[in-house]
Amino acid sequence: MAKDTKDMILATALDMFSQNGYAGTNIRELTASLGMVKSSLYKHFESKEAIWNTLLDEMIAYYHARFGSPERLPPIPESLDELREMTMRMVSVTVHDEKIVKVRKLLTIEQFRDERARDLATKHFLTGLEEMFTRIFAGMMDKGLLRRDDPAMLAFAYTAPISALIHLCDREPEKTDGAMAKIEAFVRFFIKDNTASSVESES
Amino acid sequence: MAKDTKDMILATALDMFSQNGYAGTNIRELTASLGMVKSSLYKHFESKEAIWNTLLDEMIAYYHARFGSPERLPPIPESLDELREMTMRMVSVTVHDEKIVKVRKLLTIEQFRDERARDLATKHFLTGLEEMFTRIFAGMMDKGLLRRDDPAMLAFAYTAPISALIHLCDREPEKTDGAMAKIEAFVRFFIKDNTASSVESES
DNA sequence: TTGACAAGGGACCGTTCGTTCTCTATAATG
DNA sequence: CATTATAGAGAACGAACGGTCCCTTGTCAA
Repeated sequence: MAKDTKDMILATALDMFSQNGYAGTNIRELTASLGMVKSSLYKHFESKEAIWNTLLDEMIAYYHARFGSPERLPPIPESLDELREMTMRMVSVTVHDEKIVKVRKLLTIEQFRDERARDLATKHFLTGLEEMFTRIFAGMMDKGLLRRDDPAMLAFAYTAPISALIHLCDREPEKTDGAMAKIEAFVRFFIKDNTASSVESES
Repeated sequence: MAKDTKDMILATALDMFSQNGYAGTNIRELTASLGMVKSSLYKHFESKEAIWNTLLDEMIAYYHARFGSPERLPPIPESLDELREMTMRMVSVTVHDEKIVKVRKLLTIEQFRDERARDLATKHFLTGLEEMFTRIFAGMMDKGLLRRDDPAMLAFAYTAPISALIHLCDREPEKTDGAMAKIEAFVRFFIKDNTASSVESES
């Protein structure tokens, strides 16, 4: 019982914080949308800030559980088609999963105000994807699927444009289909220029 | 006199809004940091929201004056070195100019709450740079400086990673030097793979 | 010198904020 | 059955919010 209510409060808080920010959200609205009265909330959290901190704790814990350990990495693709399919699958999940979208929006909004949000934002938006694809690309180079080059730079050049379009989807959801198509086009463009067979200009 | 005060109010509002957001900023603090009392502010603006709208108007007007017309475009570089130098100059300005940084942070924070901020954010962070470099790259292809390819896709692949690092500078200013170095490395990486001389895999 | 007006100061207004208090209903525990 | 802990309801709190009112000051034109 208590756990359910607490989780529902957190879910609603994530919803409202990600739309209007921490300062722009008030306890009355939050509890009202759960059908309770504001005083009841304080049976579960000692303050508004405690809700925020718990939410951040969960987001950080989730991130580390999901992306923190190397063994949680997806398998190295066996072909360039597989790389494209895996990429599109990952993007589709991250763009369509409501909770993940809200987490990104929340980090975007609060990154300048809260240090922990700031750090998590950099991981979410930049270094996390980069490190992941650095390992993937290094593995694909070993297999001869990609031309030899700095895998970290290649991963950065690959993930940053995709990340930019994911942000576009968060900002303008009606453009999601167009953005997904553009991501796929970009992936094909990227693969075309980095296949191992097109190695001619190497020293 | 009146104009000065109004401008100072707007400057302070930009400063506070970009740090704590619209909802997280209050009139008392804003006016106090200008050494005036809050009631005086209402001689210049009729409400807090009017300040916000004026700020947005100015940002939109500035953007269109600066990037809206094609003739305001920088000249097409005559060499790849020139492209790199021009890029680094542009990035350096955009990252070190305090006002521009604040505008970006403000758009980042408020993009989900205000439709006009949302639209301007997409232009600032994505389509603006993309269109600009589409024209530049098309011109460079005509001059034989870049290998023939879809200039829009190339521009997207070029500007999105740079934009991602600019956002990193906004979020973690202490990483600015590292980010600038990474941008330069990326530009060199990008140029290396897209020079006209390395055209071998074309059909 | 006077009148008009823009601009700032200070007290104050009603509202909303996060939070606390007290009370009741419920359900599990001995 | 009595007891105790839990969760919600409802009223109320002080503080902070955006905004208004009225008064004073400085400036410029007639």
